[in-house]
Amino acid sequence: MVTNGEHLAAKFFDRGDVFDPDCPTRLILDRIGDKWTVLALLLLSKGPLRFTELRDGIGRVAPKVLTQTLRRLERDGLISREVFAEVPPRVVYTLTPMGESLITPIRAVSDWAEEHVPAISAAQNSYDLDNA
Amino acid sequence: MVTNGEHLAAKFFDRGDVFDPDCPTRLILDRIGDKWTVLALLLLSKGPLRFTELRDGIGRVAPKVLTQTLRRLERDGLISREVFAEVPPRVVYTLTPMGESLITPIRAVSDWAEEHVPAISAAQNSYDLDNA
DNA sequence: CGGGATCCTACTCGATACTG
DNA sequence: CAGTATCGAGTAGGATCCCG
Repeated sequence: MVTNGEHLAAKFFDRGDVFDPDCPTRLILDRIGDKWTVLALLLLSKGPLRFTELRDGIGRVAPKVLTQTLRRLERDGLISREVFAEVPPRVVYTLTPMGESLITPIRAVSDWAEEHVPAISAAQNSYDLDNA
Repeated sequence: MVTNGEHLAAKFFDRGDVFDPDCPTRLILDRIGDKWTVLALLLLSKGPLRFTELRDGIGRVAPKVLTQTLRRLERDGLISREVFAEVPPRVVYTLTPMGESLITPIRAVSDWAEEHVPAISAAQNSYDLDNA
């Protein structure tokens, strides 16, 4: 990953630096920026869900996109995917312990967002009026 | 962890409408998902900064993109933009009270991210090996 | 110094059809 | 049911140049 620079040691043994352009922390922030990732995690915070249950809970999502989202989360170790060899097939997604530990921070953000929707809308209207 | 998937969506709707496809909360989550928004906010949490200071602090970011980010934040009422009629010109960006109230939640997320970078990298490597 | 204007690439997301 | 395959569109982000 990091190939040069004096901060190499710090990067390796410290927690990392969000402001370093090469810091992998950016990758996590990018995940959260995904359109459905946060929603999927919040849905799963209440318990394991099947593919269709996630799709219905999220709303309008192309199956391809939902699969991409879930695969990424699985690769990151945030959720686990369990396949049951039945007919019809059944696949259950579950938060891993690490995934569960993410719930509190992202819920804090989404709670903030819901709380401040009116204030932000007002600010936007005001801004648009001043720049009409 | 209790599993009761039937009325999952209903429970979530009780505490908000994040899962409503048309909910404006999505807009805030999308903003946070922007590539530089969180970084800019965290930088500004230490005090007012000029355009160039933000650019240098963030790293490699095209001025056009940084301007877009800052304009959006200003429109949302999260930061304020103050222009000084001097030569050379000076523009200072400052967090508004509402912007400051966002710092705690997003710092919680970024702290989580920095903490779990090693675990996530390990999970990714393991996943990639199993699917080689 | 702090952008605005312009052009371009990449990637995400979406819709639809099909399958083990 | 739980995806995969394919095609296509919209847009955030990037590179570069220029101006008050």
